[in-house]
Amino acid sequence: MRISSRGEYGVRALFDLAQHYGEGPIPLKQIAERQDVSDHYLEQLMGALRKAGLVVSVRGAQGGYELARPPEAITIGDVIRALEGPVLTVYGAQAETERAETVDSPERLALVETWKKLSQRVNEVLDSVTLAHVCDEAARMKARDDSFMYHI
Amino acid sequence: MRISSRGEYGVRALFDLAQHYGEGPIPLKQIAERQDVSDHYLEQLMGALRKAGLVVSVRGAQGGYELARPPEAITIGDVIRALEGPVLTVYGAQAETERAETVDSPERLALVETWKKLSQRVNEVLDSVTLAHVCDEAARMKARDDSFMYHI
DNA sequence: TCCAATTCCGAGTAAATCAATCGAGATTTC
DNA sequence: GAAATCTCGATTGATTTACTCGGAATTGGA
Repeated sequence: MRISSRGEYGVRALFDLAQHYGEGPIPLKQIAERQDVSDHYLEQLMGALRKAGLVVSVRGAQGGYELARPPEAITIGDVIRALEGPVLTVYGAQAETERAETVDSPERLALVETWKKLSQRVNEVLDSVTLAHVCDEAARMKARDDSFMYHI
Repeated sequence: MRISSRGEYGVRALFDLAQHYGEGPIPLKQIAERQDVSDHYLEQLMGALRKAGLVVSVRGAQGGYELARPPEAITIGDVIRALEGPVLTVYGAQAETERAETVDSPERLALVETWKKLSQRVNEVLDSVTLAHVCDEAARMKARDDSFMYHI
C-alpha cells in the first residue's frame, strides 16, 4: 500500500504544471529540473498522463506540456490511477472475477463486498484533493515563510 | 496502490479466526484449507500477525491460533499495516525525513503535508471496518442465500 | 515416556515489478 | 536547415513478491 516513484513523481510534475497553468506549454526538461527527477524517466510518466487525458503536449521547439483541465479539475486520485493502475485492488481480484465459480460462498462474497467498499472510499479520499488544493497549501506555506522573514 | 497477497490472505485468515472466535485455538492447517492458501506461506503471515499482537498462538498438539482481541477490536487497517507496513507511504518518504535539508521549499512542504493528510484519511477508512463487520456482512449474505433457497 | 500434532524460524528461489537508462525517430519553430 | 521538443520501444539492474523447504522446539495425550 505504498505510492511508488511513478505516483510521487507524477504528482510532483502535475503540481508543477498547475503552478504554471495558463503560461503555455512547459518543456519537460524544466519540470524535471525543478522537481529533481530524471527527465528520461519523467518522459515515460508524461506519456501515461497524456494517454490518460490529464495533460496535453505540444511537439517541437517552444513545445512542452500543459494541464488538459484547470487544476481544480484534476485530483490526486486521477494521477495515481493513471500512473499506478486502479487503487486498492486486491491480489486475486481479476483472476477471481474471471472464473466466477470461486466467488460463491457467503464468506467470499462478504470479503469481496468489503474490499469493494473500502476501495471506493479510498478513491473518494484520493479524489478529495485537487492540484489546486496543493497549490493553495503551497501559497499558505510561502506566506508563513514570508511573515516569518518579516518578523526577524 | 494494491493490496498484495500478504494483506489479502491475512484478512482472510483473521476473518476465519473471527468466525471461530471463542472456540479455542484453531490450527493453521484448518485455516489454510478453508481459505485456500498454502499453509507454509500462511505460517509466515501468522508469525507477523502474532508479532503485531493481533493473534496469540498455542504450541503443541491441540494448539493453534486465536484472535488476541474480540473481532470488534481488530480493523482491516490493523491487518494491512501488520503485513504490508505503513499505509500510503510515498516513495522517497523515509529518505527525505532523514536528510531534513531537502524538505524546505514551500512547494515540498505542501506536498509533504498533502501526503500526510491523505495517508491519515486512508488509514481512517481502513480502520473503519472491523473483522466483526465482515462477519456481519457474511451473515447477511448467508441469510439472503437461505431465503433464496426457501423460495424455490 | 514416547508420539503425533503443532507452532517457530531461517534459508532459498523463480517470477514479477520497479526505477531507470538509452537510442532512434517524428514534429515543429525560428 | 538546425535546434528544440515530444514519442516510442528496448534493455537492464535492483528489489520485491509469493512462495517452498527443512528442521527445531513445544505440548497434550496414549
